[in-house]
Amino acid sequence: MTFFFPLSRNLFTTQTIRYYTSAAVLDSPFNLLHFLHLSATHESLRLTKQAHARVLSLGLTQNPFLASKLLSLYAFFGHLIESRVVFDSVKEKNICLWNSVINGYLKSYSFIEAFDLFCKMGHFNAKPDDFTLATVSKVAGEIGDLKVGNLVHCKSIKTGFVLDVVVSNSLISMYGKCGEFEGMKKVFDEMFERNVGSWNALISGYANAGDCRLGKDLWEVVKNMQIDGVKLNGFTISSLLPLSGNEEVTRRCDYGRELHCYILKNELDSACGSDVHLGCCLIDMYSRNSKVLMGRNVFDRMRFRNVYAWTAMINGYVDNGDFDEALVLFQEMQLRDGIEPNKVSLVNVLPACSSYAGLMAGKQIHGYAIRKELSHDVALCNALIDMYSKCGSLNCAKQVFENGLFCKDSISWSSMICAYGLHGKGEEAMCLFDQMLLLGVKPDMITVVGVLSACRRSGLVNKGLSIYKSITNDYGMKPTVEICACVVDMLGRSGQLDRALDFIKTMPVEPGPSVWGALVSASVMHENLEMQDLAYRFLIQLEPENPSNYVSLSNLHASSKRWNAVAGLRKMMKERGLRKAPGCSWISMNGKTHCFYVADKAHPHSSSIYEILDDLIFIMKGAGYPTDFEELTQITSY
DNA sequence: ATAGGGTTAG
Repeated sequence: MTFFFPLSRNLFTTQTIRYYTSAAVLDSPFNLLHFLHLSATHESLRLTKQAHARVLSLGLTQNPFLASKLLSLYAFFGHLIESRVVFDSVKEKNICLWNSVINGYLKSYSFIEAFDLFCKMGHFNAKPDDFTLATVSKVAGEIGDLKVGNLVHCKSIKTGFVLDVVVSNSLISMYGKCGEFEGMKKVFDEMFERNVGSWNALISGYANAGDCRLGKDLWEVVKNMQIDGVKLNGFTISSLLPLSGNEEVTRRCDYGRELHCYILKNELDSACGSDVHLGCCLIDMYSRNSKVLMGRNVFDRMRFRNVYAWTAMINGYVDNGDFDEALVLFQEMQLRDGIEPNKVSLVNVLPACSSYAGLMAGKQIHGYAIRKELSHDVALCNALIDMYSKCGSLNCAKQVFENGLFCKDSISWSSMICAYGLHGKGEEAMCLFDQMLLLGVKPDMITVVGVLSACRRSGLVNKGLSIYKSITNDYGMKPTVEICACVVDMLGRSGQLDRALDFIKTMPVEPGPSVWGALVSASVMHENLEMQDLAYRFLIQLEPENPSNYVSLSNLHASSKRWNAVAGLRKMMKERGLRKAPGCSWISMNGKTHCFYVADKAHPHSSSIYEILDDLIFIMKGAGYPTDFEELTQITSY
């Protein structure tokens, strides 16, 4: 059995701490401040607390320099209460102190508290300055509240701080995050003086919009930036890298590699602090473009890897189906670098349990999440529901869904509905869907696909069709190709092939491969040769590059012994240079996963496995089961 | 003398 959570190592030895405590002479405010600086560079809460104790015992609580550094540090460690206590205990609060405490809340994602304090400044006769406005503008962007954003903008104009480059940059970013692109452009255009950050804020605004129309503006901006003589830096590139793979916006096939070259040529990867982040973006870009090995290359060359970098790499492997390597890295992250996974790491690695490592690994991750008090996170709970249902434990999935420790979103409902569907419990899935609607949770496309799949698996054709009608009529949703494929599958499986074909002809979206594929499987199931041929013709027309279509069709011909047709298809595949990646099966035993391909003799116990297989076939034949093993062998070992 | 801000993530 593999353990994914080794004991954590304490990277801070007692000697180091003793060194720092003895090296600093902690009797003057200046030395204490220096000591706090050391606590910050070593990210040590313990040293921070020692400094705090010293501040208290020397009666230096009213020193504004010490107080602001102390409260910032507490906020950095997530100790917001201590941070607030330090702030509250200072009687004469200067503007730096206000800015530090508001920024502390911002960095700890406590946006409402941050804004609340900003609003209270007036009662204390404190006037916001450029630092305050830049910070609160970011707060508005983070919560995506345009009203708050406009308020900060007005205040900046009134006080004249809008002339400060950083304040304006922050406003640009805020408008971008609120989706108010006109406002964003206006702030930028009206700027009196701009720096690279101004351009970056504008570019990231357009880049994150995910809107092709704005994508055009984006390239204009990048061009104008260069005309203006401002060089692209690490921030710029990391905004542009996530667009690689989006053909609509980039219109270039090797766009991601171009940006990678730019990084190397301009040595942006060695610029202090930005190399980790750029590395993450590169890994992500390569994984998204199915070049996970290129991503690994970047990962291996990074001089410093944080939890983001490890998680990006793990996610790359999971997305590309290499679950084994993902799990190896998940362990190495902890063993080699002593880095603890956070909730995103766990969410990303859970699909590897569903598909590869199995229930026990998934349970370990669940246990770890509970110990680290991460099990209230909705994304993690959703991933757990999904994992448990795919690992065969509907009960555990139900327990996570029903325990009420997290705030359910539409994904939680969808995951549980899908779980019931996967386990053949159509009635329960329908029931949950109704409950969701009653509670006013808005279903999305995924929910509908989930409930329709559940219906088709359980043969609830009429109920499925009525749901289909109600989502279009009552909820005004435009059905997606996937939803239509579900309907085709539902009708097809129940034997209503002609009705399925009629549906395809009248459905509101262009039928894609999934739709014809559903009709193919249904017509195979019901042995309707005419329909099979028809559906396959559309499928191959839509996906001439997908080898699976040819192989399936050829297998179909083989099953009815039409060998000429088989040979013709195989020839066509060869001419088009298509090869199908072989499928495989695997089984986990005693924590080790064994993988098998067709006619695979690579396993060390191969001969005894085949012996048992032969015995089983013999027994099956004896028991009168119909067997076409000869034919199967003929097809698969082709 | 010493403190506080913006543009980037999985």
